[in-house]
Amino acid sequence: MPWKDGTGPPWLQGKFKGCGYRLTVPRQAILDVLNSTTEHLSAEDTYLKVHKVHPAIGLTTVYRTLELLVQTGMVFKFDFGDGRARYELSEGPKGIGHHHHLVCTGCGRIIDYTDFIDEEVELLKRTEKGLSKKYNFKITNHMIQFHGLCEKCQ
Amino acid sequence: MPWKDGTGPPWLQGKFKGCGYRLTVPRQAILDVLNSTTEHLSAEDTYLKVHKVHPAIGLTTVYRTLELLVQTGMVFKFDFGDGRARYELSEGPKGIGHHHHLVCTGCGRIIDYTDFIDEEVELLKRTEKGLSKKYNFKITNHMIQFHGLCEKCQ
DNA sequence: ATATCTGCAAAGACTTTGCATGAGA
DNA sequence: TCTCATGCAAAGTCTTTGCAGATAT
Repeated sequence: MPWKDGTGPPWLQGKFKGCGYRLTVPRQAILDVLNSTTEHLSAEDTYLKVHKVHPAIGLTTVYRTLELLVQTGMVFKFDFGDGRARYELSEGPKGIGHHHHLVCTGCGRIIDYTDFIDEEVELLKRTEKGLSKKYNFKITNHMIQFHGLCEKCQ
Repeated sequence: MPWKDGTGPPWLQGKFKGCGYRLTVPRQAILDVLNSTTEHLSAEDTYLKVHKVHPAIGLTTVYRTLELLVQTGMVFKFDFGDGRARYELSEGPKGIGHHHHLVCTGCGRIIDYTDFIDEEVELLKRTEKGLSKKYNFKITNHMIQFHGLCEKCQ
């Protein structure tokens, strides 16, 4: 969703205003929270953190803003199987990040791993190209998760 | 969950009785439905199909049975981002299958792809081994999804 | 016989929507 | 000014739970 009217260049850098969206206090606060954590926050987690600084901001606004961020590609939405969605900024200071996860089915702990990423990314690129062609899909994203038991839960 | 008391060998072949679970009509009906489709059924989808043959079977039982099948490893549970869980038999006639998906974010269509699987599986095995060691995780499963727009939705 | 399983209804958890008020450009 | 954004409350979805009756072994 580059522009809210459906036209224009893709939105890549979190420039709310460049896409015609208003940069409000709640939206900045939510971005700040996402930008200052390495956790995978749920909507409520985000709300609680925002709430500490801006008690007037409501959970509804958090949901709406997160959804907006997802639609614009600034944030990735994940589901780790615990019934609530998790959100993570799609890019760090170094540009678009990869979001490969190790999920503990015992305690729900989530580890972002970056090992082996290079090899994975290379293969994914090839696979993506092949799949795009074969199924005529325009692929925008991928997700890799490994599920298992962490040290404590084994 | 090999045995309901937590001991014994892993449950691999759908042998309900071998694990101490009762093989009832609803459970057989649900397995039949899962076994006769290539779709990714939600709990309600499953319920509707079961309901055609056995109108007395309730949605609650479908949820409970699917959860049981997931716990025993007979069925994989997926989330494709549309707010409802999807279920797929973990193994076909040829043994454990791989479940890599192409998800259309426009219409929700899901494609199981098997192209490039060999290369992917090989890389996944290596990655899995590396991650297991580094993070001391006992990895039991993996999930790969590509998200994008299908032919119609572009 | 008896521990499991089932169906219904109700409750629970997460998320979305309606609407009047408030705020950014 | 005039849309767009917000907050509250209510509603919507999917899923789980409590409990009495039914069933498999």
